[in-house]
Formats: sequence, C-alpha cells, structure tokens
Amino acid sequence: MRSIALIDVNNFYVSCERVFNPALEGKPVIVLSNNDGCAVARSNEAKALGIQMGTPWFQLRDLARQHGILAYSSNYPLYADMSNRVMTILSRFSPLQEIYSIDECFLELTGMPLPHSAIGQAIQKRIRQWTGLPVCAGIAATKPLAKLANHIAKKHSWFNGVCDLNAMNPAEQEEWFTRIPAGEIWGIGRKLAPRLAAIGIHTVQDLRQANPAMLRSRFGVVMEKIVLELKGVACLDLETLTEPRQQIVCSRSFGMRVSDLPSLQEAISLYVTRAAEKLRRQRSLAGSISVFLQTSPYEPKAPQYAPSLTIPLPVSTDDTNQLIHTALWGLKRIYRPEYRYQKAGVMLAELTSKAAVQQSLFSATTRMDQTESRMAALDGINRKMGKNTLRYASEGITQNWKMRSGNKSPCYTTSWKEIAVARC
DNA sequence: GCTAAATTCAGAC
DNA sequence: CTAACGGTCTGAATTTAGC
Repeated sequence: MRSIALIDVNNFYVSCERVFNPALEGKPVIVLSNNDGCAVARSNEAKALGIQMGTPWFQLRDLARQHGILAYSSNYPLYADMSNRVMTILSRFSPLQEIYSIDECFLELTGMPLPHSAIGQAIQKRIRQWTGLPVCAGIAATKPLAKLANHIAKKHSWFNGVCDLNAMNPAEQEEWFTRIPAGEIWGIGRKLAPRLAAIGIHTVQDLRQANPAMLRSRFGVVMEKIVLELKGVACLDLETLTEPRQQIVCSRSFGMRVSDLPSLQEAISLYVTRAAEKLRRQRSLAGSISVFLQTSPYEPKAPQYAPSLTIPLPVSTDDTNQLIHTALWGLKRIYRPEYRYQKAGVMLAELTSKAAVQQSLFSATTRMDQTESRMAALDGINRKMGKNTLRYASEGITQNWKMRSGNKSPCYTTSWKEIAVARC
C-alpha cells in the first residue's frame, strides 16, 4: 500500500509571528496580505471570531478594536526563511519530498516501518523543537487523500495532529468521507462545488462513488483524476524536482492611487528589478516582457482602464538595464494621465534556459559578456551587503507610491539590523 | 475543417 | 476625516487565427 504524508504548518504566517513574539500565544492574531489589504492568515482565536480568509482589513477594523485582534503586515523574508528551515528538516524524513507551497510538503513513506502515524508524531515533535512551529500530518494512499487526512487531523483534536487513513478500516474511512463536504477536496473550488451539488454530489463519499467516465465528460480530466485518486488509484506522482518557472510576474498595489508618470516609472523600474533577480536566480532568459496598469475594480463608478503591452525581446536577456529600458518604453505607450491607477506590474515570459541560448547572428559576444559581469557584480554586492545596497536610480528615492505595511515585525532571521532593534 | 496559438477559466495557497 | 479589497503560478478548456 502506497503511503503519502502531507505535512503542513498550522496558520503558518501567524505561527511564524508567534515564534518570535510569544505574547501573541492564545490571542486572536491575523496577518494581512501585501498593502495591508486582506486577512490571509488567522490564529484559531481569530477564526473563532468568524474572520474569513481573504476578508478586507477595513471591513475588520471595528471587530478588531472590539476584540483586541492583533493585525500584522506580512513579513515575507521571515516566512520564507522559516519555510526553508522546515523543509530542510522534513527532507531528512524521506528521500522523496515534494515542496508544494510555502508551508506544505508531501513525503513518500511507502515501505517505511509501521505505524506511519509514529513517523508523523516524530516529525511534529522535531519541527516544534527545532523551529517552534506547530504542524499537522495527514497520511494516506494518494495525495488528495493525504490532504483530507490532514484536514481531519487539524479539525479533531483527539488525533493530536496526525491522522493515518491507511490505518483505518474501510467502514471507518467511509464514516469520515460521509461527513466531509466535497468542497473540502483539493481541486474542488468555489465554482466546481456548486456544480457538483447540482447533480447530487455533496460529500467526499458521494464523489468517490460517482462514475469517473461521466465526470470526465462533464467536468474534464482534472475531475476524473481527483475521483480516481479518492478511490485510492494513484494518477498523480510526487513532483520531487522543481522545474524553473515558465513566467515571472512582479506586481503590487500602491499605497495610494497614482496618476503621474514619474511615479509609475519608478514602480515599474522596481518591479522589473525584482523580476530580473528571480530570473537570474533560476538561470533563465526572458524572451518577452509585458507591462500592465490597473485602476481599482472596487471603485466601479470611477473610469476603468487596465491596459497591458507585451514587447518581444529581439535577443533573450536577463539584463536588468535592458529590461527596465524596454518596460519603460512600453509604459509610455499605455500610460494615460487621466486615470487613478491602483496597481502596476510586469511579466517576464517566453523564458528559456540560459544554458541553451540561441545567440543572435548579428550581435557581438562582448555585449553579452559585459551584461554578465555587470549583473554578477550587482547580485554579488546585494547578496553580500544586503538587499538594496546597490539599486537603480530609476526606482526613485521617496517612493511615495509604495505599498502600505503599517505593522511589520522585524526580520528576526534575515537581518542583523532588525534583530538589534527587536531585543526579544 | 483542421491545427496552432492565444486567451480564459479554475484552482491552490 | 475619509477611504481603504493580495500576489504568483499552473494546466486544462475554449476561442480565435491562419491556412
């Protein structure tokens, strides 16, 4: 019997904040998305107050005041660093690991000594000891079932955070499947759940018993695979190698509405810089760059404008200078001064491996070499001396358009300067 | 009427 | 005092373009 574990950190962002600020323990805490926009992580106490995932912060303000809810701006350097620690520890429990998201991974446990719940408990204990973070483990024969097992472990405290569906007999399993709504299944979202309900499929058990061929014809292959996996038939492999991204996007909402071109130029320059850093980190080159602007869809009475322009690059590149130049050229094409922009962004696409470049017949190789050493120097200085030590003047100095981040915790694990301030 | 490319949809977290 | 609502990425399905 195949045995897959799905390990995930409970309320990940909130738990990271709590590790470094134990006073948050037992209190209703939320972490907000970029620009302090929406609640994207909630402690159990906050969930108990009825705060839904993705609720805009301004709608929560009153409730937060009433109940003393603590709201933090998101601190991605902290969460990314904690995630790396967790994933490294987990990698020692199995040779096959799929890192599925910032706080989740699958581990192949097939063939390891039983009971596998004991492995789950060992994992839980070590992650808690070595990082301070709480995790749950779900174990089952396929990935969606492991997700469900994890869901069960989280919801029912008597499992102590570890649930092995493989260790249950079929009647017990069925008991659980009958109690869980189909919408909880991995891959069944807000559109598909109502469509399934319309044909009488309400629970996991209903879906398990449905005819895969019929579901395929009505909903497509994805649904068919989900059903087969729920029956225990493996269709999805563990994806243990991470392929390089096929496109890289960097976009941000502004802290205020922006209408002037110079501010947009600064923002676009910054986003291109970030995107190009990611591009070089995965050793790719971009074949095209897109620029886009957006007015706020939440102000329906204001005139809306959401232009974008994709510019093909004659020779694929990872040179920030060249990418900024091209993006700013594109920005000028799409910019109209009469709108109040809420957001801007860039996308690098048609990415290819740097190891297999198609050189231009007409461009001299020296140009490429110059780019190479200039970018290496830029990345090297910023790696050694800290992010932003060396940056492009076109990013601007005051950056009045920058996103709001009113209550960010210090970067406890990635910045010497901020630890000194924290004194915890 | 076919294939390929582009766009949209749905999902995850 | 008022207005304030995330970001990245994937793969399938559907539509459109080009022949």
